[in-house]
Amino acid sequence: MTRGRPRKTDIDTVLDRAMKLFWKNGFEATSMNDITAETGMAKPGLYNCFGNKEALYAKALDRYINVFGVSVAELAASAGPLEHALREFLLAVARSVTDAGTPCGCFLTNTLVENSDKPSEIAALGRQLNERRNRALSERFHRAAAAGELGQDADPDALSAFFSAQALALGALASSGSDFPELCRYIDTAMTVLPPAPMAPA
Amino acid sequence: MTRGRPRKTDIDTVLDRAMKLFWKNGFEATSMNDITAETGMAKPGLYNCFGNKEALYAKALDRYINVFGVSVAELAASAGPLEHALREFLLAVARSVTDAGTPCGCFLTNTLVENSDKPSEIAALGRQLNERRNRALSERFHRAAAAGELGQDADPDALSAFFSAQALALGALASSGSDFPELCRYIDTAMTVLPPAPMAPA
DNA sequence: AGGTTTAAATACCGATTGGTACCTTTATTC
DNA sequence: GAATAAAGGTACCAATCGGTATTTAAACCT
Repeated sequence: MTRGRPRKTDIDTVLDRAMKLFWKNGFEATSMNDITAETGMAKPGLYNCFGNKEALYAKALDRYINVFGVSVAELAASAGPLEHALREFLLAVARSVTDAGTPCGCFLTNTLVENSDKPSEIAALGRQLNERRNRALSERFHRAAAAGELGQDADPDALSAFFSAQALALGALASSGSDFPELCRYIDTAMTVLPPAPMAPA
Repeated sequence: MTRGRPRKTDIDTVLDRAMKLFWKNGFEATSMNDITAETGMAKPGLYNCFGNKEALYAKALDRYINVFGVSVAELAASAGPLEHALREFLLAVARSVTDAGTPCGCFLTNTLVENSDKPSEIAALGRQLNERRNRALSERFHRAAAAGELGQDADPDALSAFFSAQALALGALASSGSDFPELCRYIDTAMTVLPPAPMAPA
């Protein structure tokens, strides 16, 4: 089947290692030579596989969201009570941003911050992925509201925007040095924003 | 008084312009040539005035906090009701991170995120400045608790940590593209974490 | 075995990086 | 006016940057 010389390293493995470098050091502070040293794939191979540095970063970010990131689709589709699903989601983010096996912080948050004022395609991709999360949470909150799980006066849009932003907050907090227990306490406090589910109608 | 040739540009003016470049583009993506072009001070002058690139960044960050940043000392010393002071503080941060005259986002948040995994002195300075804010808010919340402004079951440490983190959250949100009205709605939601002040004892 | 296809590896490109040596210019002080 | 002090400006340094041309090595197909 596969013609030609076989790859020395699986392409997703290369991508994972490059991802961790970008995640840890950012786009500008990571050189293609660094990536070569970390992955074992020489520069011509990198350019042949991924295009250029920007395209490699974009593919790493996409893989981060779809493979390593906390599944936002899972949250959107969750069936149980909103409070439980939401807490599990935030705890999963907290676990991810303080995981000892990966760089601290959130790769998406890092991307948004590093590229906030630049018109790069990377910035556009970051915004798009962030917006996807916003929509997923919004859908989930509207579903909860329709099911009467929120109080009458609760605003699903405001609540979903707040909790979506908590993912960014957790990333920034981890980058500032907070450890997992601190993030758990933070989540406990943030969860008080959610109004208590009303009793079943009498 | 001052011997020698007078400066072409005031040293604080140079620092302000360098600060905005670092704020907008980060440490790595800002070159000393960029700073020369923006400030009019040639490289030998920059190195003579500020040391090296890291030292220049550190001085720019320090100036950001003490001159441009929202006064955290003011919040700590504020006399009125906690809720009002807190809301004004967060609104001031929201205004700063979306101000059209300066780069979007928060320079301190950017610094923490860019240097999170590096053992640089810049990272240490960022942590220290962030910790200073944490302490200021903690003092203010403990004062409010002692004054009976919070409920009996309220946890001043958890609350102050949460609201201090909102400054990071606002910076990250602005970097993700949120505008001032969005941040105001976000603040409205976050403020619901604060328990209502109890009535005067009966 | 020979040709074809694909990846690895080396070596290189011009441009830019942080940083500096050196000289000139503009001021004050004697 | 001469000496001195400090800043401006040019030109330069080795190292590294993103990116590429070219050759060599390793597999499959006929």
